[in-house]
Amino acid sequence: MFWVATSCFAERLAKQVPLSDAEKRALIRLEENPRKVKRGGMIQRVNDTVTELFVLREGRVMSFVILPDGSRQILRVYFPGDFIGSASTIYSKAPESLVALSDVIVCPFDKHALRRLLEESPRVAALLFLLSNAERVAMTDRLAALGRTSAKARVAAFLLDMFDRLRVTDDSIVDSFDLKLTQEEIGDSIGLTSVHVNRMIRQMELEGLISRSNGRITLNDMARLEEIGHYTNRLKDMDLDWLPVS
Amino acid sequence: MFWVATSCFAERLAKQVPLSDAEKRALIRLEENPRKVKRGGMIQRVNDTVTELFVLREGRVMSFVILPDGSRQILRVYFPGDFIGSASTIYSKAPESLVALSDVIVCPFDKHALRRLLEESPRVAALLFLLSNAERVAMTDRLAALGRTSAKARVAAFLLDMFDRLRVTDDSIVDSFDLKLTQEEIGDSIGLTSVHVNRMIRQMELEGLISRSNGRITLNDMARLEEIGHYTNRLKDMDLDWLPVS
DNA sequence: CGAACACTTGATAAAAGTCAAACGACGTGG
DNA sequence: CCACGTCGTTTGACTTTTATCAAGTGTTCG
Repeated sequence: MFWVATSCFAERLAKQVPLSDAEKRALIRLEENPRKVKRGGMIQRVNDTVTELFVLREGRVMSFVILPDGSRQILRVYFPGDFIGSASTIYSKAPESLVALSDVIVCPFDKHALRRLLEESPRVAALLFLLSNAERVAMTDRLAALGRTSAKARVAAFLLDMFDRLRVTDDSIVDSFDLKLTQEEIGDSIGLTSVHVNRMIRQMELEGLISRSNGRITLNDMARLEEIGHYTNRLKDMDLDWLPVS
Repeated sequence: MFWVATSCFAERLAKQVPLSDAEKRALIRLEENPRKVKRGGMIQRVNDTVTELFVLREGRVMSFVILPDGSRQILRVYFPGDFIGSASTIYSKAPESLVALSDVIVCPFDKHALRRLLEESPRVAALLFLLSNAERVAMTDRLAALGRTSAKARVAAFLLDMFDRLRVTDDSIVDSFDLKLTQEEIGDSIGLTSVHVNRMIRQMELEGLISRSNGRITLNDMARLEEIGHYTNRLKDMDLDWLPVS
């Protein structure tokens, strides 16, 4: 059977900046070994020796750490097209765990394959560098949220962030989406208890800011949610024009 | 007068991985235009159009954001040899402000200079990519601290982090260092008020964990501080052996 | 059908914030 | 050279926010 090779990651990058065929081929090679992981399955365990990175092709993955007292901090929720586990480029022991939030397809590749990619395609190297800077900015937004905003603001910002990120790869999303996270997981993402997350969500529902039906969230008043959450969508107005031309 | 060109940044990188002369020369070019900024001076203002990045050669710089209610979140404190403002590689408007915490020397360079560097020296590009992943991991540590640890733990982790990072470039440091931050600035870094930071510091001083004399902090019991702060030094055990050889 | 799991709500406790006042160091201008 | 103002630190009293504990309500899935 004939099968057209695709790269989830290349598609994602191509939304930001045009890619040459050679670059696309290089990116496709990163996704040569798709692997299915069941919901709840561990993709990477903290402190394990790792030499692999991943492209997430389908489903959702979270990265997190567990502190000595047993509490969990979710560091990031990943969506299709995301580049995961780049910490293994500098650390031979994983600083964080990766678990599938749904049934997923991940494409692992060795960091030596990444090395080859960086050598062969400087422009892709630059893109990866930029992408990791974008991740850094997303992280600083969350840092500011955890350090300086109220529980309600964090929930609002969290919902908007999920929404905007999902919309990058799913054009069908208008004002509602499946969260596919428990309230406990939301809490572990934004530094709250599940109980308090619930109170905030209920309150926002009563105020008509959002509505819910079996796990699906509808954002009824985005302007106000953005105000409450001090949210700015970083996915708009990225500027990659200065990149080397291919 | 003859002057030997140096690169603070190259020196820093060379501690991780050997650099070729060509690579060193390329890095030196980034620092061709040193600029002095007085303590308190603004290097970059949030939302301003930016096309420059910086290498910090001397002194200390902080990046931060101000939220609509006026509260400030300090995102990162930078030390000599650090690479600053990389967000401008993707955003034409600065997502964060940069202010000198002491009299500093920064070396601005245009992102087009960075582009040339990436094109000419794939190995340096790879190094930058790795470095930004290291920053990302540092950020996740702080995220976990803000989200899931107590005020005391955050202060302990903050002090240890400063200590370990300063020691990278200053071999003379044994167990004490100049913080050069007000308690308000510490609070704005770790999501606490200055009042509460003070209480935690006073408490740790009474317990003999740390001592102070005119702005200089001495860490008396690092093992216990690490335990309290759930701290791991990420600067040890980085592994860059897999990088392309030059 | 029932066990497990997520959600919801109430009562109470703990952690950190706010407000206010006082102290000390430091630098500047009269 | 000293007086004064500014800034950072320290401490106390009180408030607010969020966590904790506990119990009850669906819902789903074997």
